[in-house]
Amino acid sequence: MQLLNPMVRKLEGFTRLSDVERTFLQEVTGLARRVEARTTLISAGDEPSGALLILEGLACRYMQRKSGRRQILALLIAGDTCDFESFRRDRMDHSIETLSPCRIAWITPETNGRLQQHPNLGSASRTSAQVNEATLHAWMMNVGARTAVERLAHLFCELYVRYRVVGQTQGQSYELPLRQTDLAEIAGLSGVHVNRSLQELRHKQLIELRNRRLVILDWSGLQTLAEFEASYLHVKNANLISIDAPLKEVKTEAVMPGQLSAFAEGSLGTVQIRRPLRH
Amino acid sequence: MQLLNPMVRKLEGFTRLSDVERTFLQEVTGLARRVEARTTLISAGDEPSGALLILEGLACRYMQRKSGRRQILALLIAGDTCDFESFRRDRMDHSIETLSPCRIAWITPETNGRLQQHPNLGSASRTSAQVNEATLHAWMMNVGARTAVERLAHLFCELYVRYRVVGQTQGQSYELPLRQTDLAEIAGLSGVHVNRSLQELRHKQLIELRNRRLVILDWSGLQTLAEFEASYLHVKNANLISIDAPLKEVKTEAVMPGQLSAFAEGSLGTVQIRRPLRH
DNA sequence: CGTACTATTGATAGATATCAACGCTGGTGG
DNA sequence: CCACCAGCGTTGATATCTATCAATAGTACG
Repeated sequence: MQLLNPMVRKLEGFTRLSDVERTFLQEVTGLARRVEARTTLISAGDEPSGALLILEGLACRYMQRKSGRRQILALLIAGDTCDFESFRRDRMDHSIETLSPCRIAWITPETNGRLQQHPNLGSASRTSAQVNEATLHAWMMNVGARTAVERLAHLFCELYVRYRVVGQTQGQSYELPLRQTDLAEIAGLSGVHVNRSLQELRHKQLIELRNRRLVILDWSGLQTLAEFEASYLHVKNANLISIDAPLKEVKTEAVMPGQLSAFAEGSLGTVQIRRPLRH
Repeated sequence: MQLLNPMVRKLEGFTRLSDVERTFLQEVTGLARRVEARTTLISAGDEPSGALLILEGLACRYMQRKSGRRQILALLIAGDTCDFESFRRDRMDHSIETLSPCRIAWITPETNGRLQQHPNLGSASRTSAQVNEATLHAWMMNVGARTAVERLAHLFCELYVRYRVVGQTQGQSYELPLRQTDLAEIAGLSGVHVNRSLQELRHKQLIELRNRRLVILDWSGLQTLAEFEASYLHVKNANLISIDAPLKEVKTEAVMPGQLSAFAEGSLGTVQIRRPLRH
């Protein structure tokens, strides 16, 4: 079997799931298909007939102007779903596209109906929708009220937490298969300016970014610069603590790709459930 | 009795309602209270214990940085609700404040539960949530991918359609109780720049704006400039047609405050239901 | 008639976009 | 194995947009 379904990890970050529910999610996962990078999954104007679940890779929602300029509205990472709640929407107002090679499960309305009947799954998926909205708020704040450097810093913080939840961080680093152009479309900037802003972040010893891998050199510095507050991501305290702790201890020490911190989640290829702690 | 409940008008823009449902909404409205401008209704960090419904006036959701700089995330006009779906959110990530004097109904979780049981009301309120999300997308597009002038133009188009749905337009004008500073916080701009951008819109003969009243002089010009597509607001075709038609006929002719177009909805103080047309 | 906002204006600084060139890297085919 | 190519990253020069600061003008209201 493959890596534990990231959706299980994500939803368990919101609520405790029963074995039945966990199994149900695993089943849904079975019907996955591979899609290459830069593939349009859903176009604006389509009538969405179901939902999709990202199992691996990175995708995005975006809108585009007539000029071709596009704005990325959200990033979808492993464990993220979209359009669970939007079967009633007659036309998509935005499009969805893969940014890296992905593995994706299509979820039919019926499957979704069954999912909603499992009490914890229903609850968790609604929480997930809340988090999506809060994330949009954070992005709006980013684009509307932060400088270029701050926007990137905030994005990197957010992604670190999100990847961590689904076990896709290695120490203080994670794989980030985005071009600078993509970052520009996320942050509402030009590609050139993203390049220069990245240099500033590197110069400040906050991050490293090369070969599609982002290393956070100074988590608290990055957080402070971005005024990042993880609470909107709804990660439970137990998990948040495990995020902060190791980072404070090895604050300025770079962690190489593949190296695992003492608190590391299961490495790729290992099946390991992080049991949510309840007080 | 007062003006027909704007929420009835709004939801009837999404779905046909039964008499029982309409009456139910009217009842909910009964418990309204007046709030003066610039009053905080909910602060970031609160545990929201219910929802609120705007019956009159203008309010907003916003987030604020430590520096004090704030970003308005959404405008709430008559008929808009907030937090219907978010009882499970443990902490508000943003705040809500009135921008003008308002009349507001507080809706308890129980009332909301009863509301959701009416089939059309439940459906319509979910559609409403969809529209909120789509509106956030449009705003994100605004702030991330449009120039200052375009942002304002798009905002004015959106508000025209939204106000029209709840019968708060007079001809091609509507009351807009926002300061230029507020517009700045919506558009992610400085107040001074908003001032200059407004002048440009006026100079282009697209709008008039004085004494808190916005007049659209050239609807199609404004729409074109902003690349505004009303579809995300989910207003039914029947209603959209009635919006476009009169505007094309009197395209460049200013309509004075108080003057009603031939297609005008009920004026203030009159109870009038616009029956949704079904084909 | 002050007073307190709010809008407007001009001057200037800062942030970001655009354009064009160059460099690096990884793949591919001869 | 090397030369070429394509895509991306980087750099410098310049233009444009937007913010900031400070002063003035309206406007509403007591």
